[in-house]
Amino acid sequence: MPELPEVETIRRDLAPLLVGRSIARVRIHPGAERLAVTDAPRELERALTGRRVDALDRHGKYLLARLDDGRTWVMHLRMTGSLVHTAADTTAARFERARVDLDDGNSLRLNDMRKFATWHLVAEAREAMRRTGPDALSDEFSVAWLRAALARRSAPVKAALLDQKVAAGVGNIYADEACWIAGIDPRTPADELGPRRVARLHAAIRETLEQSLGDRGSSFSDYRDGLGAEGLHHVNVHVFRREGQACGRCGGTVVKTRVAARGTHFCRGCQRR
DNA sequence: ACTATGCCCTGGGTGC
DNA sequence: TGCACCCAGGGCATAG
Repeated sequence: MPELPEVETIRRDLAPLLVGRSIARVRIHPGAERLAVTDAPRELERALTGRRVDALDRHGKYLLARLDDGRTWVMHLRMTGSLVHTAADTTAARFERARVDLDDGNSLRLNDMRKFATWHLVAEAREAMRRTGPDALSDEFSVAWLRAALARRSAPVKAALLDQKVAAGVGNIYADEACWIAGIDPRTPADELGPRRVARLHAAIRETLEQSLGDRGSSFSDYRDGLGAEGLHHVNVHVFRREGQACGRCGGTVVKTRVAARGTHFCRGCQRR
């Protein structure tokens, strides 16, 4: 599942290949109509055709392509989406849902087994991000911000971390990893964490995201970078999908439970309430 | 404003 | 081998 490090890796891969290029043709394939969440698929295809990409940005898990008509093409890969740059004559992958042919003989393929990915156009990127808080790697995501956000929640701290209003870009993998690094039981009510533990959690969020970014993301299942390659970070995680294995810090057992209706992994030995 | 639940979607895994 | 289930979960809508 592409979270912040994965989406940022894709952005860095694709930016030099997309910026300055114009879109020659767009095809949303039959059966994938729900990719276009606001406009009808044919309208979105038409609106993108002929546009030049002026910049490729990211906020949380959203990719934001700034177009030469001033609008922003907002893309979210959700669970199983990937966005891969290939030659135009490359055979479609099994789960290709859409393709964008560029003016240089290359194309961008959206592969998405489960069809949760979304594309839409907005006049202002800000309007599409209004339900989303500060990006977890930005300066706006400060210790003070996190402390204030957690202080008004009684839900488990993991549920708070998954809320994109709190920390945009953090998903299930890095929420578990951040709790482990900080030594916090993910089930702990958010408002019970003291200032020192919140500060540790904030540092842990930054640490796990940056480590994964350095490894070009985690490929537990479908994630691929902008060129179709897997990330490397899934072999370096501490708890995510390591249930039954020994904790690398205390030797305790990593267990799996459910928190906020999500599979949640933590060490029974060294993560405290 | 927060919290909990169901929905979307489909391949892969499990149990019989 | 076949087949019916169950699971994975990001973001949104909805109800409380």
